[in-house]
Amino acid sequence: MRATAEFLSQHGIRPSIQRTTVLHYLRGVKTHPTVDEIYQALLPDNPSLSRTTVYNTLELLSDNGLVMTLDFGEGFLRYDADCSPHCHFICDGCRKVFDIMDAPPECGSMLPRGFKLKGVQLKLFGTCATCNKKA
Amino acid sequence: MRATAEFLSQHGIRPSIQRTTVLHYLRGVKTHPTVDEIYQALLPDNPSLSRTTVYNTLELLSDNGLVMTLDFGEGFLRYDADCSPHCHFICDGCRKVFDIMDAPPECGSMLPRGFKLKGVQLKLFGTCATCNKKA
DNA sequence: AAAATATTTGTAATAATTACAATTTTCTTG
DNA sequence: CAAGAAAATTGTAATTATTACAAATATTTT
Repeated sequence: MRATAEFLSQHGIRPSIQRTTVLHYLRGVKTHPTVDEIYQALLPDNPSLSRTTVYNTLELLSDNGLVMTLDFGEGFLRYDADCSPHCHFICDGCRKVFDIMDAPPECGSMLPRGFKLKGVQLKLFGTCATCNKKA
Repeated sequence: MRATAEFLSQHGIRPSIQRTTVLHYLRGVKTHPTVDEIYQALLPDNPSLSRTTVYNTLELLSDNGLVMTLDFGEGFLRYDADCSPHCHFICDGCRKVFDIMDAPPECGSMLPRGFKLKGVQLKLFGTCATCNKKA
């Protein structure tokens, strides 16, 4: 918590309890939770926490590049505290999201003249080992 | 239209007027239209067309691999009749989607043992030449 | 032609997200 | 330290793409 608060300060974000709590939770979890999962997980120890604050905080963190927003077309967003360049695999069966630590490819050369590249997202779709065994 | 109807038949989909119209429109357009854009474009010549039919048709075509569903996290989906392996670039500024005809990379080797890869999506984010000139 | 099946239509429901105003907390400054 | 200003949080209401569903229409089969 202390480390997370300092991290926020270093990035020019006032480390309120709510912001620190949200980011600390996200950093400590290997899944890629949804807004609601984050909210539900924190609620017991933070009964006054508002869902809107979770939304606001995640937007703020995302805008400042401290958090990655992941969209797998599920109808809701997921969040990842690991902002290093890496890819994601989502399983058709169990819907779990796995980190693939390879960096996404360099794509600058694909672009037409005059285009400027800001980000690359490589998403892999398929079935994970566990789900493959079941079938 | 005739060609599109036959194409549907060949893929085991009954070529109703609505389905043929939707796919024919999508094939003739270089943009990557949203459901609503498709619906609005077809409405004048098909006044009885229902938005639900457009949704149903696009889902059917997508499930059968005749159409690609694109999600850029805009809050709505876009569709692409070109199912060949290629990538997409979306401009931060004008929100236009550009086809990048390079094939997405082979990613099988990235996956842990036992995982099965079904699809790869490479999305590029940035600003297009026109928007860069304005700034 | 009648019955069975498939498709389309329109309305109502769903659910994630956003807008916004009021309250509370934190910071600034006299 | 106290008062005022600024920022953050909260809760409710609105928004909006999508889905569910039942009734109506069209198509195919017998």
